[in-house]
Order: sequence, then structure tokens, then C-alpha cells
Amino acid sequence: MSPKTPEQNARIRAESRQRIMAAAMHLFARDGYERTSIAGIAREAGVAKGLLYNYFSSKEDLLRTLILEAFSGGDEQIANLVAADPRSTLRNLLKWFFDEMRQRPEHWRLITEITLRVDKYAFVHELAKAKMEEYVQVLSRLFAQLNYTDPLNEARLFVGILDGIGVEALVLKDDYPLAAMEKFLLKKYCDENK
Amino acid sequence: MSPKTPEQNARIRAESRQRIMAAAMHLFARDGYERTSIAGIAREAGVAKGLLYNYFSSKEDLLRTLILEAFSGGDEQIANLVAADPRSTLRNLLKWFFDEMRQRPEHWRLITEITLRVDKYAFVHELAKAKMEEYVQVLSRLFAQLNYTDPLNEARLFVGILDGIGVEALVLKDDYPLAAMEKFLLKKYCDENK
Amino acid sequence: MSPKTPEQNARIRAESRQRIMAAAMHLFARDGYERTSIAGIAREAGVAKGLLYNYFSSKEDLLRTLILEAFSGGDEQIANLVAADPRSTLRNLLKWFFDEMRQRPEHWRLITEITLRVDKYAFVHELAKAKMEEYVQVLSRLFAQLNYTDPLNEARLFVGILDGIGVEALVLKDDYPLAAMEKFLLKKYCDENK
Amino acid sequence: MSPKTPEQNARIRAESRQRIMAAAMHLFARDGYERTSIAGIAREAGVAKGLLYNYFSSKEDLLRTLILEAFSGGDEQIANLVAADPRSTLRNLLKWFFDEMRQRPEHWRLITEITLRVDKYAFVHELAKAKMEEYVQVLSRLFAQLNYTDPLNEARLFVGILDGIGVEALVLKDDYPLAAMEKFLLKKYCDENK
DNA sequence: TATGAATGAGTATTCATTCAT
DNA sequence: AATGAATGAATACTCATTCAT
Repeated sequence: MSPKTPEQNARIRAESRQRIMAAAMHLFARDGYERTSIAGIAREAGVAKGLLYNYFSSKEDLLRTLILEAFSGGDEQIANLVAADPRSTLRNLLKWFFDEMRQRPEHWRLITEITLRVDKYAFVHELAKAKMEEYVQVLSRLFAQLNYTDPLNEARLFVGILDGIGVEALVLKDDYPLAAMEKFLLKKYCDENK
Repeated sequence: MSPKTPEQNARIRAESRQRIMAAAMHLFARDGYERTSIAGIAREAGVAKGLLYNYFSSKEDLLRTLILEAFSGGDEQIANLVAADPRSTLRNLLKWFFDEMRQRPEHWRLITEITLRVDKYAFVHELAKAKMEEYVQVLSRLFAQLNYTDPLNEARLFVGILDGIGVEALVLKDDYPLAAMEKFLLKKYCDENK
Repeated sequence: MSPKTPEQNARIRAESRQRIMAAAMHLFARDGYERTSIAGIAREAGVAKGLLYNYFSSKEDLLRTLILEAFSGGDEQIANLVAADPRSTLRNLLKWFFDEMRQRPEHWRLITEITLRVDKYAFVHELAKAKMEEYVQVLSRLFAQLNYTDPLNEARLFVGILDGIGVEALVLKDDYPLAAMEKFLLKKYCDENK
Repeated sequence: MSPKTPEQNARIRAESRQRIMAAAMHLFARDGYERTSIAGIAREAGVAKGLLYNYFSSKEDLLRTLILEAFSGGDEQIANLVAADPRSTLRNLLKWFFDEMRQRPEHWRLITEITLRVDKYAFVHELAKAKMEEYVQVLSRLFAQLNYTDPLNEARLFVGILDGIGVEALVLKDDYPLAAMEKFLLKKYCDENK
């Protein structure tokens, strides 16, 4: 008789929104942004096409939302990896990275693909640049503490290594020796006896 | 009006084909595969849309042809980089890589983008895997000659580094310090005094 | 919480209904029937979309209601314009018409637009025809009293003039010399010395 | 074997374009611009939806083309109505107008509807204003030659009359006494004995 | 009485592909 | 070998309407 309470509506909205975002993330990651249709996302989410536009103003707005959330979600997690000594921090970071590659490869595939299509989605350029610089700065300090002679470029190299391994693991999938590389890098960067 | 000789026809065919491929490569690289239209390729090539289907059975077939050629073209060039001593070979390789990133970034953007869309274009998976293994083997031998303790993984790391720097340079464009990284890597891998 | 009395309910109903109608009239007039959305009307009226369907069975029903009311509303006003002598009645009529064009141009734009879309909204045809004949009859009597030789066609002409000036004023807006035409027609039809 | 000659193509294109324009004119006029779908136009024209976009960049572009053509077509015809003496010119004009209303009512319905929806299609405002002023000027000269005391406003009135009768004839259709009004106006404006 | 989340048919537009010439 | 007019399935997006609360 009486309309739904604001709380009920908020919950319903949050749920629908979440389902749509999860479906979109899955499909964007699996098939790429361009190859994913709104109809497909709606079907995957189990809602009608039109509902999507109650929550996102366009397909690109949905993408933007996912990207922003992915980037900011990453930030929090990385903040948790910082340890007392630099070598442990590096170790945590490497372990986190390889775990992610094993557990959410599709998620990272999307991030990588979108990041490469920079021209079309200009906001990504700024975002990626800011993140990159942030990571390089943090790593640079770590390498300085470890007395590397050129910590800035070591930091850039380290980021590049992770990026490169990421791309290769995404392409070669089970054929890429993730475990071996993890061990190798842990030894190279975190071995106390070195 | 007069019937053409078989030789003339062959030449004409080769030329048209080449123009179409050049136009397609340019546009695929600049705008991405999905965002490039057959009409656009035909316009860029200065031919009619229909002609395209005399040479390629579909848009994807055209893509496939370009990818195959790009990969095999790379092979030849890399073969030329091999020098007498391993350190010079590494130096040539690094210099070639950084030159390519400076001169044909869009070309490599396409290769990278397509390579990431592995599921859709399954043939790429095999191709990429074969190339990767080939490169790793060659590099592995180089690192063995240079007495690295784990030459196989060093080779994988090296390939990963180039991949990663490539991705970052493509994303950050002029904001990425290509020159600094080139110098840094040349010192790290090719400095005789080390 | 406490159950409302029937009187309260009736008042609430009347108010909601009125707000919806006012909002719809405003938007239909400003943007046209097709370009106005139910969502927009609800927003303008400050009610939920669903409520609209408690009072009107469809968008078209809402339109119909507005049209009927506009026509019958006009009747009342026009009845008040009748004066003792025919020339004064004509003068009142002209003044009322030009005042309306100045004060509620959008209202008349809607009436005109809808009236033209006769096929789609068949009920308008009958309505318009009935009104037209009624006006022509009244005017015809006026012109007969003023000893015009062909009062029936003079009446039709007079109605046509008002319609025509209405359309032109709606199209040309501030570029149409409403004041000059008002003066001109008053002189033509109501000048005692003529 | 050989491709179509440019002449063949030009003819084919002109024909298709014409069929699409005729279909669009018909449907826009009958159902209104908003209620007419591209699919409907294509069906009426007997072509595929896509073909429409080979000739017009959008639905609005198609409308614009039709409007411009309708306005410029009118110009030519009206130029032919000018006669040696002003009374004959007026007679030609009135006859032309009533003939048009009898023969192409739907055409004029479209012009009127679009002209009223000025806000959305700003280019119409300018067009209509220019035409109106042009007609008023020509008529003003005619009325001056006929020694009317206020030729400018007489001209405006005359244009208004035609507009008004047009609107009413469009709405009332066969119920509007077009013939009677024609005779009445011819007598009023063109009777030599008056 | 009133709400607003949800639906799905409908819209304009794009584009790979075909085919008569 | 080459053309480009034509096709129609697919796409993102809109919006009147329903209905559980």
C-alpha cells in the first residue's frame, strides 16, 4: 500500500547496480569493450536493457565507472603491502602481483586493454600516468633505501617488469611460467644473502 | 581495352593488395581494429570497397594477414641484429627496440592490442607463444655465454622488460622517458666494465 | 497514518490531478506532445511517474483531457466577450485574441499543433469542426447586424484571419507586428465612422 | 564486367534519392515528423533502411532537404503568377493557393506543422521569416497600386488570411467550404466593378 | 494515495558484405 | 580487375507503461 522505504530502494538499487557492474566487468574483460554489447551485459546481469540506463548514462560511463573503481581498489590493496623494511615490502608486492595474475587474469586483461586504447578514452591517460608516477616514486624510495645506484630508473624498470610479465601471462596463459618467474624475481630482489 | 598480359595483371593485383594492406595497417594501428571500417580502409587505399573482397575474404582475414606479416617481418630484422659477441647482440637488440618504439609506436600498439585479444583471434596465441619461445631460447644462449647463473629466466625477464616498457611507452607516450631507460638498460646489460 | 476522510482524499486527488495537468500543459506547449516524456511531466509536477496512471490511462488520454479543457475553457471566456452592440463585441473579441497571443503564445502553439495532427487524434476533428461552426454562426449574426452583404463568408473570413495571424505570430514571434495588426483590424472592423 | 559508368550511377542515385524523398514527404506530411520512422520511410520507398544514409546524413537532414526544396519550389511557381495588372496577379495568386490546397493538402500540412515547431528546427525560423517578408513586400506593392490606404498592413492581412484558411482547410478537410471562400475572396479582392 | 525500480518494444544509425555491371 | 549502390543484421539508447510495496 505504501511505497517502498528509501532504505529498501537504496538496497535494491545497490544490488542492481552491482550486478550490472559485475556482468560488465566480466564481459568487457573477456571480450573487450567494443565487442561487448549492452544487450549482452543486461542478459548476463539478468536485467532488462533499459535498467542499465537507470544507473549509467552510457556504455562509456559504465566503462569509466569500472576503470575508476578498479584503479582506486588497487590503491587500497597496495597500501596494505607496505612493511617495516623495504625488502619485505618488495616481497609483499611481488607476491600480491603474482597472486592477482593467477586469480583475476581477466580483470587485468581489461585494465591493460583499456589502458592501451588511450586515445579514445582520454581520462585513462591521466589516470594511468598519475598511477605510474605514484608507483615509481614509492618504489624509488625503496630502492634508495636498499642502496641501488640509480633508484629512479630501477623503479621504472621494476614497474616495467611487472607490466611486461602481466602482458605475457595474459597472452600465453597457462603456458607462461608464472611460478618460476615469481621465484626468480623474489630471489633477485628480496634475497637477503645477495 | 586491350586484354592485359598475365604479368600485367599480376603486377596490378600485387599493387592493389599492397595498397589495401598499407591502408589497413595504418588505420588498425591508429584507431584499433574494431573502430576501423572497411569503408575507411578503402578510402585510405584509394580503391572501391568491393575490391577489398577480391583479395581478402573478410575484415578478419585482412587482420590475420597483417599480423602474420608483421610477425614474420620482425623475424628477419631480428636475425640481422646478431653480432659476433653476445654483448653486442644485446646492444643491437636494445637499440633496435627503442628505435622501433620511437619510430613506429602505432605499429606496436596494434601488435600489442591484438595480441591481448587472444581469445577472439586464436591463431595469435600460437603465433605469440612460438615467437616468445624462440626469443627466449636465443636470449637464453646469450645469457649463458655471459655466465648468468639462471640464463633461462634471465631471458624471460629480458623479454618481459621489453614488453613492459613497450606497453608503458605506448600509454604514456611523450611522458615516458624512453631515452633514459635505453641508457639505463644498455648500462645494465651491455657495460663491459661491469 | 490515520485513515483520511473521503473529503480529504477527494481534495488530495484533485490537487495531484491539477498539478499533473498543469505540468503537462506547460511541457506539451513548450516542447510539443511527442517530445515531452512522461518522466518529464512527473518531474515538473513533483510526483512519481506511476501516479500519473492513477489519473490518466495513457499519455494520449492526458492530452485529450487537456485539449477538451482548453476548448471548453475558451468557450466560457468568449461568452463573456459578448456586448450590447455588435461592434463592441467584435472589439472585445479582437482585443481578447491579441491579448492571448501576447500572454499565452505557447498555449496556443499547442492547440494549433494538435489541431493540425487531426488524423492521429480523431476526436480533435469533431471538436474543431463544432467549435468552428459555433464561432462562424455567432460571428455571422454579428456581421448580419452590421449589414455586411455576405455575413456567413465574412464570418469565415474573420475566423480565418485570426487563425492565420495566430500561426504567423507563433512562427515569427517577436518579429510579427502584433500591435500594428491589432490596430489595423480594430479600425477595419470596429471603426464607427467607417 | 566493367563497372557501371558514372552516368549510370548518377541516374541510379538520382532515382533512389527521389524515391526516398517522395516517401519521406508523404509520411512526414501524413503522420508528422516525429511519428514517422526511418524504417517506415524505407519501406514506403521500397529500399533498405541503410540506403537512406547513403543520401542523407540523418533523419533531420532529410527533413531539412525537403523543407528547403518545398520553399524554393514555391518561389518559382509564385514568380509565374505575376501578371500585367495587379488585380490579375492577385487573382492568379488566389487561384494558385486554392488549387494547391485542393491538390496537395498533405504537402501544406507538413510545411505548416514544421513551421510551427520552430524551436527545434531553428533554420525554419529564418526561412519562414524571409519568405513572409518577401511576400508581404510584393503584396504591399500590389495594394499600393490599387490605392489601398494602408498597403503594408493589407499585405500582412492578406498573407494571414491565406495562412488561416490553409490551417482550417487542413483541419476541417472536406468540411471546409474551399470553393465558397475562393469565390468570396476573388470578389472581395479582384472584382473590377467594386 | 503514492512510489520508483523494472520492463521491453521501439528508435536512429552503422557497417561488413554482396552483386550487377 | 574494379566499382559503388544496395542490403539488413546489429548497436546504443529512449520511454510509455507496469507493479510490488
